[in-house]
Amino acid sequence: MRLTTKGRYAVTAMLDLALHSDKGPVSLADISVRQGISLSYLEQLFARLRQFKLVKSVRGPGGGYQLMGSTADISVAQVVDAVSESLDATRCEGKGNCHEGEVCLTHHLWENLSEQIHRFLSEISLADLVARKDIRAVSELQNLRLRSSQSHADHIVVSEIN
Amino acid sequence: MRLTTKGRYAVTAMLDLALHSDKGPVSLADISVRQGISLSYLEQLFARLRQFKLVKSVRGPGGGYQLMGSTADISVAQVVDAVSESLDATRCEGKGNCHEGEVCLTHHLWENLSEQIHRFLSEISLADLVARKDIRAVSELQNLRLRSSQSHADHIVVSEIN
DNA sequence: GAATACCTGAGTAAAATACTCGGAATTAGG
DNA sequence: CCTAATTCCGAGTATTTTACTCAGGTATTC
Repeated sequence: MRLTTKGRYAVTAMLDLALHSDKGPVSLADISVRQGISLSYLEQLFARLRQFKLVKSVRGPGGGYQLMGSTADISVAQVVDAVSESLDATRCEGKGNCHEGEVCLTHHLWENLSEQIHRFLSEISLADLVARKDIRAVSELQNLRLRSSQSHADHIVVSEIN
Repeated sequence: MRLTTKGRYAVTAMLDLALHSDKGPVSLADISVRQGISLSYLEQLFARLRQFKLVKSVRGPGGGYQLMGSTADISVAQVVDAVSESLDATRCEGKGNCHEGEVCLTHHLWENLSEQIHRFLSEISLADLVARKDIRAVSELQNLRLRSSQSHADHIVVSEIN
């Protein structure tokens, strides 16, 4: 299991999705604005998330993405795994021939460690995250900003954030 | 906390060091042969490990590296931290201004997660790893290979790698 | 049929990874 | 003192990953 910024981007996006899942599909454009992640990058991430059946898509106007299943059923580990290109985790593709045909010293070790970290992240669901106060608070601010930037687009000039 | 292959290289090297610490300093050249990691790369890793006071060096012939303190006092977390360029962990350098002056959605979340994974890896010492049967077994094989490649080097001109 | 979205693939700049190379400083052993 | 073994140091470099841009295509709603 690899833990990099890419996984965090994915978790952030999925969390945003979870926070706005009440009013139908959420477009990547919205997530892009709220979370400051480029649209194309989101498209790449969601391609993986869709392949892993963590989200489903609705095309056309008013479309976007929805979570497959409830927030309680999707774990941080699943999200990270989906985008993390998985299995050079131990560099020997499970065959144990990492070092000139032999198992490298830390092969079992890292397998073991990965497994435990994985288990840890498996026990944290999107529902757990959504329930957190700190996250709800930040989310509220972000909703304000999205709405104001949208009304911008509709002509009425607003600048309520300064 | 970032978990990549770089950290695994460092842990592997430190574990090798721990396994051979009984007979004086261990040279990077030996570790390089046993673990299949390039010498120069090891030098870079050990520069960090030395800065973090996890190892001390002995120069000159017969020199090498030794662990600072006992294997029980050095944790996997310390080793990973030493080489992991630490703190863009949350991308906002602790200030919480990751996203246009605001705290990003997963800021606290990731801080929290990092902390817990860190705690987990802190509780695994090199002594724990050295005690593992699987690791001792692999280590024995590696010792054999090093010895045979050394006796080769004394004299008989070698081309066994083709 | 036009606008809104997803979808796809190719390309790309910047960073991180995993090295190479060349040399300097230190020190043990002859 | 000389030589070899070693750590140290800095620069350079190839490959991969990350994070993104661009240019279109496809499905769907209004």
